[in-house]
Amino acid sequence: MGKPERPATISDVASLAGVSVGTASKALNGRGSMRPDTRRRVQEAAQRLSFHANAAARTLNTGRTYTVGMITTDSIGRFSIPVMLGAEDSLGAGQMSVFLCDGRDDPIREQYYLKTLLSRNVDGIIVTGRRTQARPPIAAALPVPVVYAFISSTDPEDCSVVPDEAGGARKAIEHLLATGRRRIAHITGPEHHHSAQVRATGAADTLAEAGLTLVAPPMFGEWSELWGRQAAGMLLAMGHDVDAVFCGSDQIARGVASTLGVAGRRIPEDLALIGFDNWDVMALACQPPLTSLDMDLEGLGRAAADLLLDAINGRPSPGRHTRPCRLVVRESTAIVVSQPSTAPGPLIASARPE
Amino acid sequence: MGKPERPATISDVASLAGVSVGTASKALNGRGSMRPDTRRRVQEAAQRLSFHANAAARTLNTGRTYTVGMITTDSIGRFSIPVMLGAEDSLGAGQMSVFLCDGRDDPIREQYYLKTLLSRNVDGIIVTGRRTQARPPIAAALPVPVVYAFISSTDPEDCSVVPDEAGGARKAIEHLLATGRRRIAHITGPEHHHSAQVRATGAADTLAEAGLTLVAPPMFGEWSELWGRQAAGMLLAMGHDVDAVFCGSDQIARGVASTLGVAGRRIPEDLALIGFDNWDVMALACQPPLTSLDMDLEGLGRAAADLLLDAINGRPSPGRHTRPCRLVVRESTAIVVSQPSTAPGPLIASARPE
DNA sequence: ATGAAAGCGCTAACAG
DNA sequence: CTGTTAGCGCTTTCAT
Repeated sequence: MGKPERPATISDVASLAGVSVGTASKALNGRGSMRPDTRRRVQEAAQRLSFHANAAARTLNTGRTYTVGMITTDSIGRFSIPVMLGAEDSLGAGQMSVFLCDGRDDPIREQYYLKTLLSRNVDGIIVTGRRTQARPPIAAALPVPVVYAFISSTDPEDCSVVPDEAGGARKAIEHLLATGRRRIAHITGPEHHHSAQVRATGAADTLAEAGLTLVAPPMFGEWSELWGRQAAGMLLAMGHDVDAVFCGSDQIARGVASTLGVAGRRIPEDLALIGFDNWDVMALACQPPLTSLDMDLEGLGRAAADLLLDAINGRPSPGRHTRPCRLVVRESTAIVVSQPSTAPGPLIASARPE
Repeated sequence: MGKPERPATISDVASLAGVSVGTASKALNGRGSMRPDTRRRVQEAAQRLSFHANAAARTLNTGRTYTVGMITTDSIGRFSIPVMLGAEDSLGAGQMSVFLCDGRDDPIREQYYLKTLLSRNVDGIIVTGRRTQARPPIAAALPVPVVYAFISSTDPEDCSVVPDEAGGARKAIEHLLATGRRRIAHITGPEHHHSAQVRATGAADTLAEAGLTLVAPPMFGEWSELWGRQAAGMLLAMGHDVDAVFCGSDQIARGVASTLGVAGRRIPEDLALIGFDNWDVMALACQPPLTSLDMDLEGLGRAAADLLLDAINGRPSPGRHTRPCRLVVRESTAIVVSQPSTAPGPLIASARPE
């Protein structure tokens, strides 16, 4: 437990270099002009003493802390985590440290965190959450910029960065159409869930533009494999002549795949299957591996962080910023090149990542 | 963007209350003695101005920041996240804010974060990671206390909090034995992986104490469903008369379940199946729902945070602290009460959580 | 019981 | 080009 000695201060550096603290400060911050030799001497002294400016002291007179707060609306979930990591990465590169605040769906807790962050003089705040549903602004007016990531603010003037889920659904349908499917079903999450709505609407609109409709109304349920299994069973029971199922999530798609497998329907030969979220552990373990839409959450987090940095530096970008989803093609929607039946395995026309 | 006016300082409060800043400070921090009326007046004034002490200023002369850093060794993963959330929760309750630092398996990056945290004068540091394997200390000597959570330090004097994985494996085997299984196989992750080793050893030791052995040597592979499927296929092919499979992870167990299902082996009637990690999304979606071992990662994070707070307050607890795993029983190891064959569904003797 | 004053470590004016 | 000086907002002696 050998506690190292008290950290060096700037005046230690100054005296070691034989200059005044003012000079030392300028030397270290590259400000003002001075004899190159002097600057070098100061820097060497700092090096020797492994001097690191005391952040509190610096903050006290610049007002800047080089910290930002990251608050989750609801708990931290599978979606918010990549967003946060992306943001942390981008901010870290910009020399900023990130305070982690888990709101846990509790508005009181959220406001407490907000107060804490403000008294710590964060330079900015990122608000995120595990759902894309818009939420009321975290506060009416704040002395620092705020960016909403993944989740958005109900105030259209607030800066939000969100995935284009409707566009993702569009890509899913276009991909199915392009690979020759026409009789498409949609199985998704709860009807009141924003993502379920947006994705279903996107799918329906895209089909309509092609002069088609879903073979049945969207099947709303839960975001679970169990629901996927049940819904697939219902779909089979309804006797529709389906050649593709677009699912609102990878978990649902896995459930669908397992029911279809048990029922003897082959994927992708008999039916194409496509999920949403590109959750690797689900999409890759699915049999066969699942085509899905990736919202690029980490990129989204990075983008949010970059917008926040810009705002902190006086270049705000108010409004809603949308980012495209990316189609990741795997076997479940592959175009089967040849034989109808017991080929040694489907011949695949498209590849998988990673 | 109506920036609110400059935040109130303690001298605003003091003058509104008609006292000096010194008095105001003492009043607000409950220090020294003073007329109750005076204290009340100051507090009201602070309230009115919604005064929040400037953290930087306070830090500058107390030296304490009421912040801690949380560094991940490797990237942030499925295991480190609950640990971090638990820690954040406990620290937040203790008025401490948490800096999030994602080391991403890069020692340079890790040391950079360490430097940053120290120059921010954090009161303490939590080191975590996604594997339980011990790692070298993050630094030889540090001016603040460090607690390792989930991961541990190779220096036995360092304070680490880790799950008792061997004990978890023991519980798994004891549960299987208690429910009448005797011919047990073990399928797990990579041989060089610490968790795989410890769990396999724990299982073997427990069996040995009962005068039994595994039906075959532990099958080491990957932490994936695919491996679970393959290994189960191999196990069937070997023709062993197995009545239970203990898997090193829930993912592996799911893979095993699916191969067994395809092969017509019923779970739990013909074979009991048990996983590890109690990853809800896997364990619950498994058919049937999977008995598993829960490492209580959030509790572990909380415990680590509490130990860190104690250390910060001068009561360190050096050494390795172990926390038990909890057996979560679901259908995959249920005792089948009755009929051998096509019952309407297994009658279950034990329950599931949540 | 209260007020005055001296810093905490640093930056940024301003002099020289 | 360099040194001196005045704070940033707060806590903490030390007088009164």
